[in-house]
Amino acid sequence: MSVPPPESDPAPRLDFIREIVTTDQAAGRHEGRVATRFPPEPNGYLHLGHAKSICLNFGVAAEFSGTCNLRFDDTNPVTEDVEYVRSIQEDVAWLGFSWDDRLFYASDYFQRLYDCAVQLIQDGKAYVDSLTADEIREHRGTLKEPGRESPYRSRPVDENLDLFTRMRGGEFPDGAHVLRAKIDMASPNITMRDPVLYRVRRAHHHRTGDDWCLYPMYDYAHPLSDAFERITHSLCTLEFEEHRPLYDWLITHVRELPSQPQQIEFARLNLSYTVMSKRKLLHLVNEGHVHGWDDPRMPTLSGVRRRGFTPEAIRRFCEEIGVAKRENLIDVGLLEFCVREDLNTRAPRAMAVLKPLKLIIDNYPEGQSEEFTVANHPDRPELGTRTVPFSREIYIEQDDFMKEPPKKFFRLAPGREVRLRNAYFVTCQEVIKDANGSITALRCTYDPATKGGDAPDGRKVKGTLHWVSAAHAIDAEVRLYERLFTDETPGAGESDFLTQINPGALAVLTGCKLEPSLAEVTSGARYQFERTGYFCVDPDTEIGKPVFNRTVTLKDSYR
RNA sequence: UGGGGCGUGGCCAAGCGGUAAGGCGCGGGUCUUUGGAACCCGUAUUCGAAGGUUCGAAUCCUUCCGCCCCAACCA
Repeated sequence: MSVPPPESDPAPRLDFIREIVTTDQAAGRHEGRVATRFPPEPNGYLHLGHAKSICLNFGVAAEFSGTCNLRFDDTNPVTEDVEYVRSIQEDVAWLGFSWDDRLFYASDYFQRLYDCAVQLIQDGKAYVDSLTADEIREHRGTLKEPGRESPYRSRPVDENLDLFTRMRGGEFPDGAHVLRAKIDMASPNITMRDPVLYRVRRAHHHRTGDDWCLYPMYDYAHPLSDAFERITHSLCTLEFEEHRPLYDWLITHVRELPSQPQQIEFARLNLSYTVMSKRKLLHLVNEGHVHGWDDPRMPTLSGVRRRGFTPEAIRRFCEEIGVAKRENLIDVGLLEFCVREDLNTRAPRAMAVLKPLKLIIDNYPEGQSEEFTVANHPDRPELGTRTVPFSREIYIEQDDFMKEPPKKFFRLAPGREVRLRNAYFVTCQEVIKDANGSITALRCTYDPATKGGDAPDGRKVKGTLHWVSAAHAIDAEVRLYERLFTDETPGAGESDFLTQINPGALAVLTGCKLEPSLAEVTSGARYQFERTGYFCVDPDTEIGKPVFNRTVTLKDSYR
């Protein structure tokens, strides 16, 4: 096959995976096809780390007009569950990727995999070992010393066949025998020291029920499943790098495979202040440290979805972080940037006061009110307008007032004039305190000439506050999800990672005041509360009293 | 080194012998009815280190240093 002529456009910059795929395609390998797969084990919910893999696998396929399969690597029934296969499909679809009709399960191939194993036995390339797990480990040697061959290694083919058949037939208890590949017990690569291919496991499988008591290992099932599905490029994470020789060994020693897939490794995603280990996330769920896999503090896709992250933002994030082989620790700030950037273009703006402070406008007639028509988005008129009522008593944010303002604090202070967004200029005349000396309200005056927010005489104010009419405001609850973990190193404290949990990670603010337009909100809708951040209506919200989850904060330079 | 992988600014990441892309962050500025957004500038004489080859090296060679992974009948 000849190499096609150079493209008219200069070749784009390619990351190493794209370069491999491009080279393969140019060389006509795999008939020019590109087929990838995303192969999660259904033993937990998908998290942001999976998002990287999903975007990569589906992304490479799309880029090269290929296909990407969704395959459940369900070879270990004891850890797997249908709840997980359900949630995984939901999350992949939510992220925006489609596997069309290419939904597969490793368990679909159990019979076929079994037949391949029989063939390996017949070819003298696999044998039944009757050592115990401890003995096998002991025979495997150490990192620096070679292993020793099992006494059962030279078992005759017929005996292996007979034993393997009976293993399948359920004649032996768990652990009595395993099937091993006959490779090299002295290999410096421990994976190649006669890896276990099959183990007897009397466990109920979520799909095959009790049909099998013999289950294949990942190392065996994965390359063959790839080959069965005619995968061309099998993208996986770095820790499988030393498994590649075994992958290739199986691909070449199992006969009549429909394709010769190639395994390519990349570095997994590490996020600062974020624990991504499924084992640990499961622990958080099981021990009740969070309310479930979709708790908004969780780095799971269902968690960040509930928190208000968009699939577009996550995909953008996966683009930004790139794909390489070096160990990395991505700053969560980059993720938040992607979320902010996406939400900024689409989130309607609304005024809300999280920690209310009453402001009384003395020269505004008692009992009077008026309505302002304001834009839902500063740059996108197509998002429409809404009406916001204004009256004599309003709420502003406690943080928007300081009795003794430091330099560079431009919001309200005694004697200072600021703008109430879309309404009037007001000037603070008096601070009202209770017996304890804490501020309970502010008395102000407004300038009727500044209606709409502009002064006819051209005078400027440095601060613009958001506000809510006290008489019209609706009450809401806002949940502020802070950093769940306190250590920025994701793997830190294997045993004591629970000590890294920030006990104050969830703050619930009640008595928040919202403008009336937010009385009826759609579950999952996202808003930008001006000057505060982006918020998402929690799915369990009740109409009339919405519950918002904070998505990300705005970049606010004044602290 | 038993073996495998990786080292480019605070965090990612291009680069593949011709004289350090880009993004985040950070600093400064313009504009502004969100201190938001938008827009504009700035931010590695140097690519883990030291030698060497070359007119020329992040890119090639040698040595050294550092980090990650592997001894589940997990994936």
